[in-house]
This record gives sequence, structure tokens and C-alpha cells, in this order.
Amino acid sequence: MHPKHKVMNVVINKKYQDIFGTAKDLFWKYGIKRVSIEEICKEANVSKMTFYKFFPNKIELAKTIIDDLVDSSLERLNEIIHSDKSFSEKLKALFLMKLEGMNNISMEFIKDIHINQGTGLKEHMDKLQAKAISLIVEFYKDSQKKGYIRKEVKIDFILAYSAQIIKLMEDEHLLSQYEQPQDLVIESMNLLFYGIVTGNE
Amino acid sequence: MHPKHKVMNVVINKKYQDIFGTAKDLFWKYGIKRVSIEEICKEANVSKMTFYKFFPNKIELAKTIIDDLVDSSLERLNEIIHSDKSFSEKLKALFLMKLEGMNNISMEFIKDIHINQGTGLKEHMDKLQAKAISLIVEFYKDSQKKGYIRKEVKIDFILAYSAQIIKLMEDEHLLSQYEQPQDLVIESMNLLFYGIVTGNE
DNA sequence: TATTAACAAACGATAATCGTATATATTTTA
DNA sequence: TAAAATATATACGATTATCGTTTGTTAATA
Repeated sequence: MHPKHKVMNVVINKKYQDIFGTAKDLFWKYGIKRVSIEEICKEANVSKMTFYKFFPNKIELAKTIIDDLVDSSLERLNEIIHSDKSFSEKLKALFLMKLEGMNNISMEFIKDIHINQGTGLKEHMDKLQAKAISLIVEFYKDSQKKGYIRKEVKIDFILAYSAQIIKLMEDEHLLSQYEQPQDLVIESMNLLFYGIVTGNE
Repeated sequence: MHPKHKVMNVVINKKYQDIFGTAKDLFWKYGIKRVSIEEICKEANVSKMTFYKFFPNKIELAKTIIDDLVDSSLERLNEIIHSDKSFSEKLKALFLMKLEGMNNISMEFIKDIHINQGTGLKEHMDKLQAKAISLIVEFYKDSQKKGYIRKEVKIDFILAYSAQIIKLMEDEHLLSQYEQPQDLVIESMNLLFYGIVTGNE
């Protein structure tokens, strides 16, 4: 038996997946601190012993779940950046991804990540977040070099700018002015495009 | 000072409202058992002493909140029944009210009400629920007497029948068959109308 | 001044949760 | 089948959270 089989078993293991899945669901709804290990086990039909076979404690389980969430986000990010789409199409895709990424990690989850200080949870999250940002920065720099973005524009400005626009989406009053939420998305996107792109691609 | 002033003060009191409001929000999201008294106080910017001035414990606070939720439901129910709308319009309004009533008390809240056995929470809820049902039953009986509902139809059947139809709305697969969720609502409503009404009103 | 209301801090009592240990059942493997 | 590995239920002591109360203080009000 290769040791690799052992590793495979841990990841693919049914019980592991049960714990992982139900914990993800519960953390999603209630945050980390409101969910107990015993509750996770009961909900996943798994004994507490089995839990401690896979995870040393609740925080490490949370880290693993966050890893998974962020990993799949990074994967999609890479897919978009290295696709054969045009620049503005990529920009649009990145924009939409960030938009729906708001739902990708629930508010309760986020809150608890910041509350649980001293556990290294926030630092862990920040490290992963940094990867995503550097990926996007590289993409913008490359796009600027290729002439898709005006030379004078600072990359940091684009980041801050698009972050602000994303925040617009949370404005209930503004949202109510549009027949469909997508109309606001389109309007914001147009603003982003005609604001920073040169037109030649 | 009349004793009435005292009573008024308790209900209108700012602190009371703060506790009541934040507790309602928290119970809504997380259910009763996941929320602590101390958390409510902290969130409402109120000392624990003030809490116990108004409520003996968490369960009684929950009961008060449930009372408020159900009271406003009963009020709307009465408004609909005693309005000058036509029978089918009333039926439609009752149907829609029950439908959105699903959101009126959150799942987490409901769950905890049933879990907290021995606290009288469920019994309290059931008693209030019974009022609503008797109101609706009276409305149906009256409507049958007036000839809006066929004589052979049993009232209990109508109740069970409409409950079943409401449950249809929870069927994700069925819901996906319609372009808009409202289309399923309309279809269900038509079925209800042409199934039990006589046509003359 | 006396009274009232609200507060923070601390308290003991109780209950929940954690992480571990043990003994039993089930499944895998030799 | 027998031995070994794995999963489970249960129970345990230790820790932590929560409850409801008590105490002493502050600020506003009558």
C-alpha cells in the first residue's frame, strides 16, 4: 500500500466529506462560534471520535473550509484571466465574479473570522485573499502593457474604484430605481469600461 | 400618576423597544437557543439589569415577540375577511398571505419553538395559531352559507387542501419548471378557485 | 435632597462544550 | 475464520459560557 492511498482516503473519505459538508452549511448560516462540534457530528451522523480523527479542533476545520472556498475562487479567477476572451469580456467576467463573490462567503462566516482573533483565522484568510489580489494586479499590469488600459491610470486606483462600484450594489435605495438589478450592474460596468479602457484592443 | 402611565411607559419605553427589536432580529437569523441574553443586551446597548426589568427570561421575551408577530398576522387576517372585496379576491388575498406568511416567521425561529419543549413555547404558539384557524374556518363557513362554496365541500378538506398547495411552493424542481415563481402561484390559485368555488358570487 | 432609572462589574450556580478515554461493534485484511 | 484496523456510543473530567442575582456607582428627575 502506498502512502498515497492513505492520503487519498482521507480526502475522498465519505465521513470526511459528511463532516466537511455539513460544517460548511452550518457555518454558512450561523457563523463559526454559534455552531458546536457536537452539533456538526450529530447533523453529519458521525461520532465525535471520527471528527477528531480528521480535525484537531473547530478552527482548523474552518480553515480547511475557507481554503476550499478560496481555492475554487482562485481557480475561477485563473480560468477567466487565461481564457481567450477579449479584454473587456475578461473585465466583465471579473466584475461579475466579484459581485457574486459577495455571496460566496456568507456574512456570518466573515464576521466570525474577524472575531476569532488569536486563532490565526484572520491571518489565514488574509494570506489567501492576497493571492487573489496579486493575480488580479498582474492581470491589470499586463493589460496596461498591452495597451488595453490607459498608461496614466494607476492600478491601485482601478482596484479601489471597482471596489467602490461593487459597494454601490448594496445600496437598496439606488437598486430600487432600476427595474431589474441587472440594469444597475450593466450601468456600473459601462462606467468602468468607458472610464479606464482606451477603446483599442 | 395613574397606574396606566406606568403600563404605557413599559410598552413605549425606548430601552424596551431596543431589546425587543434586536432580539427579534437575532432570533430571526439564528433561532432562540443560539442567541444569549448577554448578546441581546450588548447588541441593544442595554445593561443586563434593564433586561431583567422587563423580561424574566429569554423564553418569555420570545413569547412576547411571537405574540407580536401573530397579532399583526391576525390583524391582517381580519382586515382581509371583513373587507368589501369579492369572495374570490378575499380567497386570493388569504392565499397570498399564507404564502408570504412562510417568511413571516423564520425557519430558525420555528425550529427552536418546537425544540424548546417543556417551556410552554410550543403550546403558546399553538394557542395563537388556533385563533387564526378558527377565524379562517368561520370565513369559509360563512362563505359556504352565502353560496360561494359548494355545499358538499367539507371545510376541513379546504384547509388541508390549501395547506398541501402551499407546500407545492417548496418543491424546487417544480418551481424550476416555471419562468417566474409567480406563475406557479397563479396556477395553484386557479386550481384552488375552479376546484371549490361554484362560480356564482 | 430624596428618588428613580440605568449601568458596570462581579458573583455563585448551572449548563454547554471541549477534548480524551474506554469498551463495544463493525468492517477489512491476511 | 481469525486478527487487525476502524467506527461508534458512552462516559468522563476540565474548561468555558450562560444564567439570574447582588452590589455599588452614576446621572437625571421630582
